[in-house]
Amino acid sequence: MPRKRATIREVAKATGLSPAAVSYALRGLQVSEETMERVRAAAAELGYEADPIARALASGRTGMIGLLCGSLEDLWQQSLAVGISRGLREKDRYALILDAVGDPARERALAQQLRDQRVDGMIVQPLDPAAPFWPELCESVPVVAIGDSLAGTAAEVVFDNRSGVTLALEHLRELGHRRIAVLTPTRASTPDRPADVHVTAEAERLGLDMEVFTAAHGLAAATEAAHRALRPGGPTAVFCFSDSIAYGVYAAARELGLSIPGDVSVMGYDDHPMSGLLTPGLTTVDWNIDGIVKAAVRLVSAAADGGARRRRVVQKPTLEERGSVRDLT
Amino acid sequence: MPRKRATIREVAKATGLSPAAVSYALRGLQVSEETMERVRAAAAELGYEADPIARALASGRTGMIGLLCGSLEDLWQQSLAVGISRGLREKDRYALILDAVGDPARERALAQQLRDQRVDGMIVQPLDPAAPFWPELCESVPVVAIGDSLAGTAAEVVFDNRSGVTLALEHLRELGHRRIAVLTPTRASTPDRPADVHVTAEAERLGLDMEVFTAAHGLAAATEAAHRALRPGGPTAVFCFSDSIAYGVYAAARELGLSIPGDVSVMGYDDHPMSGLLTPGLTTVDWNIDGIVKAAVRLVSAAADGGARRRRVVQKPTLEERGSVRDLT
DNA sequence: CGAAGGTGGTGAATCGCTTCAGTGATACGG
DNA sequence: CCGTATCACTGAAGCGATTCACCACCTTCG
Repeated sequence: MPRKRATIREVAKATGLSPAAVSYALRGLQVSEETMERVRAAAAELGYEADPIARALASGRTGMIGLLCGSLEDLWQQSLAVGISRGLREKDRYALILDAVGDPARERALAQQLRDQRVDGMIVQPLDPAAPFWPELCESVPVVAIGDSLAGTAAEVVFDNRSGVTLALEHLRELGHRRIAVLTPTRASTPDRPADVHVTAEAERLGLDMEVFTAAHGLAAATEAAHRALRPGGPTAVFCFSDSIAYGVYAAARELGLSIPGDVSVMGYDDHPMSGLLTPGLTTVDWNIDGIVKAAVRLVSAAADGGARRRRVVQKPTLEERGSVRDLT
Repeated sequence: MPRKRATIREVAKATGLSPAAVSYALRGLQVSEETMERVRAAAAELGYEADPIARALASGRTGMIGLLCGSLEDLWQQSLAVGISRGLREKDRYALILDAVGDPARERALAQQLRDQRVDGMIVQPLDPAAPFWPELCESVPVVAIGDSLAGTAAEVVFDNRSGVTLALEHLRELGHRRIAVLTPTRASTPDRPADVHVTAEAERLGLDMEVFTAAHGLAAATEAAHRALRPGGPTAVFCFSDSIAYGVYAAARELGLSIPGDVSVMGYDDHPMSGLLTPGLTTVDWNIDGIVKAAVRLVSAAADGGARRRRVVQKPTLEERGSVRDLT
């Protein structure tokens, strides 16, 4: 028979103690070794499991961390979510994963819903890091931002996009590419996103002829954007701001009968496991997902436990050369 | 200034009503149009948001649905999780996603933790459908099983594996393959899993010479299993019980310098978006993930709302032919 | 020997909402 | 015109923990 859920009061009755004593005992506080043993035994006997809901109401902490992703269509973000979810479980927390589906408006709504859900903290991969609601949100709940700095006092795991872009563009340039297309996800219409700033700055510095295309959320949209970029007489190389977008370029190239890297070179950004399995393997910028996961989990746990709320970890990229970039020299 | 969280009592005070009336009004119950309007206005004015924790404690319903995945390393299961999470959000529920990481023991622990977390229902992709804890669990919370039937009274979205296997093996046979390897994920050591039963039965019926290999959790393990299967003089075709395992075969083939489908044919099972992007595209059995997501969300919502707990939806497969199977005839 | 201090507990309030049993009205059928 | 529904709303009792303010008792020390 499914053992009925026991309350703390029943355990108290069984041991002859007060509920308060039991509560303390179960958390190893304030009581003698002996009673702790007795309480534990009784709890086990009765099949007692603390009710997280009641606990949350009384203590004000739910044990949940919100994870707000920009677009879970993106495989790399999926990996990130899986990793973070696991990492949090190891800290005895649960992840509440939400997906903004590439839409800044929804990002705003979901962030608020997450807060209303009383998460102890949240990890965010912001679509629109400059949106005006962030500061207020960061005020009311500990936030860790991944990827971009937030307009608000949040902890951060930022990517050194400057280095990443430099790594990618210098590689392309060294192999003789001069006319390149950049495919970036549509974000909020802030024209001054760091990544874009860096890419234009670097392109200028390196004397590259560059055109920027934006790709909406999802593989189909990336493929469509790639079609726009790959018109005849177009660039010799495409630099994509995520591996998932690069997959769209592979798809488009296949549809157009173009060979990679024969007709067009492709460069990614992220390094997802699938990138190594494509033909040719996708040359990409590796952001060390494990490091990001660990940092984010560490920062958010610390902040949720009342620790430092303003920390900053900078992630360095490395180049993962595979074969999707042709040597034109 | 970050508006302080208002309680229902404050709204009551502001409107001159009782907390109970406010509670009813906010849920559109039992009150006159006019007071509802007044309450809504006051609530908006005060920035009131219901506290889900208190609500859960009082009502016994958390609005959360647990999602227990067998192995989130599997890309198809990732897609499934993303889809279900979105689907549930549309029904104003949250998904609590957990990953058994391919380990039946952990599956058991997580299932229990999920129940203790007071989810209103759970969706499970069981690693070990015959495990003895399921019946009890199904008793204490509505469960929807995806993929396999459970040892317990759960609702189900089952795959017609018989048809799936037939589709795959007949295709291989028609193209002249006789010696095939089967790569299946390690599950609980029940030797009589439907899929395996079907595959041996079908192989026998079709006169195929078959050898079964098991692949543990993750791409690396799949690659390793593929190495075992692809020894010289081995099979002409490999049938993988998930696309993610097939990716391992692609990886192994590359390492061994074998061409697909020149030296060995590969057949998948799931149909993940990436399968179309590989070279050659992976021929696979498509299970219509959208249909599964919709069915699972529908079933679990219904069950969580107190509706029918025993429903059964059978999913039919289709063959997605792409080019990873060579015609030997 | 009495005050101070540390253990190991108790009782009651509290968290914010839901829900059940009423309670005055007003409407209605006979 | 009375009895009975129906409607709109109130009061109070939970839900199952946590936590704060005490308290009794035993040491310990000046």
